[in-house]
Amino acid sequence: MNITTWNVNSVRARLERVLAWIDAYQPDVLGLQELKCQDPELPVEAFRSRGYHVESLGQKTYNGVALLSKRPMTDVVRGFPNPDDPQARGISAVIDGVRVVNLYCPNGGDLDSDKYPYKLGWYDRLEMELRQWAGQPLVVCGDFNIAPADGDVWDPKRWEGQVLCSVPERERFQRLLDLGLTDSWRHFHKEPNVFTWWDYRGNGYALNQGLRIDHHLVTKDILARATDVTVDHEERGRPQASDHAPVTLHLRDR
DNA sequence: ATGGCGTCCGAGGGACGA
Repeated sequence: MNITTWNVNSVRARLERVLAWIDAYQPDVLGLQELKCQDPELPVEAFRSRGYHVESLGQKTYNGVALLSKRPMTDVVRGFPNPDDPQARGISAVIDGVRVVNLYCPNGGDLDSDKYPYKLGWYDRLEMELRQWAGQPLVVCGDFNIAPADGDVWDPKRWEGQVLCSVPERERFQRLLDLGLTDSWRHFHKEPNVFTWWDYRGNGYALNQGLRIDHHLVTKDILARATDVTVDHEERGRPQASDHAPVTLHLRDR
């Protein structure tokens, strides 16, 4: 079972690219973030005709997440980790015995904005809510909006203390690992400077000025089934690309 | 560098992203 996470930065603006990528790579599970549309505007038929079940939590203009799965989804949770949050940032389902959580974690704005404490509080709630599933096969994937370490940042000095790299954010990320989860990409790859996001501005992709902020955190039983995690950085270089690349966790069947 | 680029909303520029 292959599980891909991809912040598409508007599913409607990106639909041609998303469908082409699905047709080429056939992920078993695809977690999408930043849909930027409400559920009725989601192009579900295009996904269903390709063999996917679709569960979504849409929102107008901002945020919005969806899970696409070739296998049936059960125990769907919409609105995670804060069920009352007006911002649509989390959806989860059980797929073939694996609890899959798909997240669009808050950006955090600037450190002195009210978006920053919102992000930290959101992570505190996430940690609390994930505890209920940490003892069973669990994959937490998505756009975390945190670069866990300096090796995940193209210019650590320039980014030091900035949002996505600040110490309180990295502490929140570590607390998720402390639940018994593993940063699966880092488990397989020790090299620095592999990124999943590159700024549209300043020719960021061509200069490989990026951050690794899209992750799969997994429990030990999932890690034992994992064979690799891959970043399709070429997708980022295609015309009308999202600023995030798709990232895929590859699992053996049980 | 309160910028660069891209998307949305809605009809002009502001909000937001990371």
